[in-house]
Amino acid sequence: MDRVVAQWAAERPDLDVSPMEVFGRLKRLYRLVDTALNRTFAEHGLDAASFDVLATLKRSGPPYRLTPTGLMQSSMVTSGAITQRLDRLEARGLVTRTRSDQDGRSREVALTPEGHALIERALPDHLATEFGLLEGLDDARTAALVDAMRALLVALGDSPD
Amino acid sequence: MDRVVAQWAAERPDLDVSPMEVFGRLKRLYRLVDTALNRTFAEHGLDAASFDVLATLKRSGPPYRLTPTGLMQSSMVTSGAITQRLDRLEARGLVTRTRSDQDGRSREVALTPEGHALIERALPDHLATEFGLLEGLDDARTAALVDAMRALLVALGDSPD
DNA sequence: CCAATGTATCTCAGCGCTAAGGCATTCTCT
DNA sequence: AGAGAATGCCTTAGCGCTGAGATACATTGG
Repeated sequence: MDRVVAQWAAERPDLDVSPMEVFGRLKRLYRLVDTALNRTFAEHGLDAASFDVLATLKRSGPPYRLTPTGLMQSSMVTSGAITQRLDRLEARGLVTRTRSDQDGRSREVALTPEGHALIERALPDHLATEFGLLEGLDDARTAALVDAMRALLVALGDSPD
Repeated sequence: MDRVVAQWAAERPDLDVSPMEVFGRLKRLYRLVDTALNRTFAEHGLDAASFDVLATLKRSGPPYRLTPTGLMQSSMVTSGAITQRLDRLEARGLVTRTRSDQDGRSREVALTPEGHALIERALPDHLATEFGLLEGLDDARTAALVDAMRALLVALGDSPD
């Protein structure tokens, strides 16, 4: 990315491209991390989308049930994407979908024992991968990274999950 | 994300989920930023993929020519993705593809005058959008964010572009 | 000089997502 | 109570990307 900024300075010295220092790195980092995490997911027969749903249900605590809308907000994807994720997970017997008693429009998505077992197996490996990715970053920089990202998320209005 | 960590602390107090402080925010930030940037691209009849190619050619400087392999490395996508991006851009008359004189396997991708004009129009708007996204982040945190991301990218072996 | 290997690009099936729209159910307001 | 708006989820066409493999050309070693 330093090279990219230098290239712009040569080609368009009139423009201030300093924001690219942030967003270029954000994109590269996201892609590298995404690739690394997907490898671990694949070892468990999962991908990021499926892991995301199972982990969200798991961390919601007993009785491990959420609505598709709740999952949608947590995942930042469209409702259609959630429908399809749930189709796949339901077909594999990892979650169930039942009609809500309180609201006939709503559904309740629940972890099956198989889904529970799978996320319990995958989660420690996933965390190990994440720790591994952070290995080269000292504690001060890690804390600064979290602090800055939190501030930026708040500034962008990411307060509601 | 603070809530996510709190949920894990309640459900699995034995696990250290602190890396999620980093990677959860990275993902949310990436998604928010991606959505915002795409809006600006769309105003110019572009998307992130097309803008990426045009901008990479532009900042490479005269004669604004690169090989598909060069574009591939810069964009972190597969060769198939580059082929398809170039198909689309070529069909719109924004780039040309010619056989390389030095190497018959290779192609030279060049900006057309139309491609040049389009990226010149879109770039200032894109930068304005990026500046807008950073508005709520003070300079110290912005610098810390860049510093930490650079360090992490280096640690993950992102030195070659 | 040729065979084997390596490199650059393209092809294509499959995948997950978005955007737009549809259906059923619930809420709101008179 | 009933009409209209809002909500929750699903459907589907289309899109861009990946991964595996094909093709064409270049390089290397004997």
